[in-house]
Amino acid sequence: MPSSFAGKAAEILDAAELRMRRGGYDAVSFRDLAQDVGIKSASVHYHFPQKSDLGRAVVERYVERVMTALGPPDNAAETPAMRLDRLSEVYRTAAIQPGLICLCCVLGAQSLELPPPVSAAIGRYFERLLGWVARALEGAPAGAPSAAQAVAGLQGAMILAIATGRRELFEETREPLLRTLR
Amino acid sequence: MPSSFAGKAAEILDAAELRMRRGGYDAVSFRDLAQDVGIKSASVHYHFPQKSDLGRAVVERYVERVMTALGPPDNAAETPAMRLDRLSEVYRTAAIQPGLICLCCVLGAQSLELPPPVSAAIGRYFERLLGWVARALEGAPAGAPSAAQAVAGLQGAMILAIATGRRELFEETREPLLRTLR
DNA sequence: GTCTATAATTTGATAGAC
DNA sequence: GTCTATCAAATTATAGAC
Repeated sequence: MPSSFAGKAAEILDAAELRMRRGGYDAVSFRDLAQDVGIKSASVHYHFPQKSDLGRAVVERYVERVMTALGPPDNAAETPAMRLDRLSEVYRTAAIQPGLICLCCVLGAQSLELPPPVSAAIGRYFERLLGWVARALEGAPAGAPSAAQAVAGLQGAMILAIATGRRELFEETREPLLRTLR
Repeated sequence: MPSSFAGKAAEILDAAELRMRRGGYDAVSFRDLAQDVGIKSASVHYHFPQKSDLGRAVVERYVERVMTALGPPDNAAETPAMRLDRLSEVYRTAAIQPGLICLCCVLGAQSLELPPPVSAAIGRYFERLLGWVARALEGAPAGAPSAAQAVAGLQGAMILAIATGRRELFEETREPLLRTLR
């Protein structure tokens, strides 16, 4: 297992992810996290010595969760439309919960000033996601979106929905994207 | 004039915008700004008493600049394709400069934890932008993207480009978006 | 408008006891 | 693993002199 956390460490990651997905990297402090999970801030440092260790762990765990939810991109029993539908579903559950956005959307936007270990993890996430979508779209009809187009559309849709407070905007973007595949 | 700043105030806004467009709202401190423009941090507070005043002013000035660059959405001498091209051009100049992303993309992503005056300004920006694009696309062919789709695609494309360090990804998203209009 | 001085709080991080 | 205690630095913000 590449990165499996349990017990308090996992609780800390949960709390950190929640806060980061609302306000970005700087919205997380050791003190807040400590209070969230019922220990002292020094104990949080025991699990994650540096903040960048924490940030990287949050991202990597998130990536694994998303990739697991996506499943294989080349299941012969599925059409490209079905695969892209699953992708948008993953993002919908991230965006539709009032007050939550995709972790890598927030962190990706501010990745220029993130500690290198964290921004590198974000970069790997997007490359992996683009790879999955590219495979998922193999054999798609002519008018189909590119992998970059599909990912960008969904990421941007989340920002729109969050920033305007209008969740319908996510649907308004997601739906036409899927329609081009049918 | 709704919001015109000159002299040191404008310099402060320049410096703040640059920093925010790299790392978000928390990447800006009064001290750094003071050093950027060659005064002391207390003097920055003279121009912008609270940080939220500064944040809001940065956003509102940015919005005016973008809307001016976009021009009228209903110039009869233009086709929808030409208008959307101008929109994407505005974003390209924001994304292509190495290490700069659209201000409202970064702030929009973290708007859930922004001071209300700032997040409200961000919300107004997107509503205004969506309005512009909706008008710009009036009379567009059947396969054309919706306003939300166009804006989301460009916002997401910037995140992809920044987070992966691969600027081509912006082009790979922008190009097919425009092609649907020809 | 800009300065010095300073306050109050928060933050990431460490040392060492239990 | 968790605690107490503590640190140095940074942050937003204010008071008052020039």
